[in-house]
Amino acid sequence: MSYDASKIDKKWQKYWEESSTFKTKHDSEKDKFYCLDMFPYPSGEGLHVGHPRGYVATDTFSHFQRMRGFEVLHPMGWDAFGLPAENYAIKTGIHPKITVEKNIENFKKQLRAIGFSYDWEREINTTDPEYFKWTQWIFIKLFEKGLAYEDTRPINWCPSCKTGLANEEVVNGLCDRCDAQVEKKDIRQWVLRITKYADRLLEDLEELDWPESIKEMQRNWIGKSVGAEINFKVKEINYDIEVFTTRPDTLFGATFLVLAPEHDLVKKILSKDVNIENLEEIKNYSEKTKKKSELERTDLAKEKTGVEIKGLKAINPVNKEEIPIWIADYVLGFYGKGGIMSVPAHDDRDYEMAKKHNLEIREVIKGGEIPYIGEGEMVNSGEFNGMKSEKGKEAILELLEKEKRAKRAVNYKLGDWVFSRQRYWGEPIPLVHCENCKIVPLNEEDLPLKLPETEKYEPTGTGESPLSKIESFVNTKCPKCKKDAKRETNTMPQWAGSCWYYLSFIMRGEKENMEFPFSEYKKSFEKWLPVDLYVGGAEHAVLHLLYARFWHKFLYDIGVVSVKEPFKKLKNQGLIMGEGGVKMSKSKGNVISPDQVIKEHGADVLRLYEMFLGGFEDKVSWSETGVSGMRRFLEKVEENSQKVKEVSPSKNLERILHETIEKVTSDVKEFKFNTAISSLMILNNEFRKEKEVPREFFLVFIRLLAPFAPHFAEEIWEEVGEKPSVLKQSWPESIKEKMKKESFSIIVQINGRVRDTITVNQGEDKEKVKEEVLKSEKVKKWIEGKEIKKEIFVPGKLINFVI
RNA sequence: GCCCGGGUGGUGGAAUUGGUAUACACGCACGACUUAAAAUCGUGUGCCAUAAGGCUUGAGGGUUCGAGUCCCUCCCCGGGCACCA
Repeated sequence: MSYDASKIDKKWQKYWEESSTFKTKHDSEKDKFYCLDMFPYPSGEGLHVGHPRGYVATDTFSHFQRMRGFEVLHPMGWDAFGLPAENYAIKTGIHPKITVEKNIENFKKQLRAIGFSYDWEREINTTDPEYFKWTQWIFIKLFEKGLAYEDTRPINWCPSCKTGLANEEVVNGLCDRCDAQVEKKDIRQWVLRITKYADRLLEDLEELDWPESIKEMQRNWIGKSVGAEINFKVKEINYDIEVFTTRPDTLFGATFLVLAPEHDLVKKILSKDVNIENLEEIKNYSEKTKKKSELERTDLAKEKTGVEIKGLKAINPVNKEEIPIWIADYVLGFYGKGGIMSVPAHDDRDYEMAKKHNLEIREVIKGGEIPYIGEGEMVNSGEFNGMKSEKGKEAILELLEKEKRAKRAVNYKLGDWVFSRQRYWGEPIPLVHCENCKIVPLNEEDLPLKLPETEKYEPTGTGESPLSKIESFVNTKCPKCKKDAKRETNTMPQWAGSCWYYLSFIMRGEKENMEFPFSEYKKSFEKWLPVDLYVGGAEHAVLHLLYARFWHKFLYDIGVVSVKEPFKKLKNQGLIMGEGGVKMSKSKGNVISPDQVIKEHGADVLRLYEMFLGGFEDKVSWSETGVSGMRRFLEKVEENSQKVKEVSPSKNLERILHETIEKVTSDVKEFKFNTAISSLMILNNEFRKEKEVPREFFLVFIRLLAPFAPHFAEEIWEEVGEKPSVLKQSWPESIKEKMKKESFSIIVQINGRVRDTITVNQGEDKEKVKEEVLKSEKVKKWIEGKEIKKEIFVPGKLINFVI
């Protein structure tokens, strides 16, 4: 028996569209459930089977939640700013807008073919001016609140993309997009003060139902360390060196200071007349460091280099010892105070440094082999000897604070977010530079500020955006004083549009065009936020997922939204690899497109197989023969549908039915789609054994199957004489009573090894079971002539004799 | 180096609180149908052994009547972080 999948797919997709089956009722009375996919960048290549994995999961879950009585918001949109369309424009002269439109059309066609239950009426596109007027509006608010500022400083520059990058976009010193070696360059930039939110971004992670690994990555990225800044006087000149440390308790072991080569003191001695014996040497080392790339400098394997500043000594504030001052490139200029107190006995790096340059290593914490990093009892620390190091931290700090030689301090690895790009295809930053009024944001009524039309998209490479070459765009009037002024020409990064898009889907339910102001949407936000379930790839851990949380917290602060976090529960889908576990790639020619699978087997086989492949968060490999197994499953269901009759079911079948309801329900809740499907298969196999399938049971089965194979389920539902849509039916409920077995197989163990199984009735007590068991020939054979020392009886499960 | 995941048949993968390891699916073998093949259906399928039985969840040890599951030591694979003081 076979069925025409493509006919069924089309029929039901048309039906759903025409009867608006999945339109979200904005002001529904039901409890809401917001189920969101990370929206895609519509690339020219289209989808491969890896993309829809997350989408299938959220779609299955959305159906499940609808059937359980929730009003589900399940939207889709396009994150369409970005370099590929722009690079394509540079090559071909075709405007990115055109390319993006074409790609979206293709993506949408592919997604529709899978039959997702998106409410397409709420579709958004980040490059649509009606959308990005809001991105610009939020930027203006950030600017007004002092959270967006202009800055010129050395930032990461990708020479290939010809634009500045955020720290988050640099991976091992390479550009996250194109893998080019990133350089440092001084460019005027717009920077967002994400560091102001560092503590809240860190603390609020606790309340999120996210994978622990993603939370950990964000914690590491924020990199909070609590400690103190300690002040060392320089003996020869009037200068204080401040260092940041998390271990004030080791201060007596600080046998030298190390400064980054770009430290202020180094600049000072190079420019001023201070009596330094080895000025040339210091100058050379400093120069050499500048030439090193970040990658070279942070290479852990390399030896510790450095130069002593001969002629200067620092004074340790706690014991007044005079200690040498070094410069070395293992100390980073941009972190903490750009200098450290070196405690070689209790820090690996300082230990290496001391070994290499014959510096004093003095144990001050007892506890293990030098270098010993842990806590312990303080020694060689004057009045603090014998104190536990945890207590010593406090004690030393208190002493120094009194003398004004130290203050408590917190440091973060997280830096402010470099937010401007020197490229064409992004949201223009809505600011104007005016000679009188300095920097002035556009008025709300002047938004959106659209991108100017041009033929030339090439980045200039000079640190200026291509927009700066377009005079009609650059020259404008100041919104405040109306005099001639110039527009800001940098654009926003890729990540801007995705920082708030989950709000736009709610807004679209309120107003088609998302008109200003935000206050119009407050009630809707209150109803629909937060996103209850958010699904996407793990690669956005410290990019989109961090940036969006930052913007959301800002919007919370200015009263737009009333929940602290945007995404309550997060799930990451695992990668889908090609046959044999190799990565799918064009060059290997092993890319499988969902279109192929749909053409051959239909959308539901694709959906089922993607969910059956393995654990949702695990990396899995595609297999062609595996796909055909799913096809067989559906064909067998179709066969069973032919046997549906009004007959009274057996107790056994009833039990299995209710077990299946129970299993599928709990599995879907836990995102264990693979085992949910396998239990559906088991029930279907039970139906196959029956001459006639009880109609009532079969209908329950189809309802359970519907979220996984919606087209097919609708068709069978109709075929057995029910009215569509099965997806509008309620979710079946299991009844505990019906899951009880009348008789049990009891495992009989001798010394913990299984020797026999016997069948007993429900609720039999130990003595009765034992009596039964001892009748068994197999058991007799093992027990004969032995003494039973102990009996363990687990009701309904097993009996174990120890002999 | 540090922090998370993992390691189960030929393959993808299942196993509530410790209680029949290998569900479900793929593959394979044999049989039926067929002139034949494909498809389909049926049977079998962890390993060793003719059998009785023995062995088996990366390796070794421990706790327990009983361990894939708990504890200790180690190996391997995947991911993340990594001079952040």
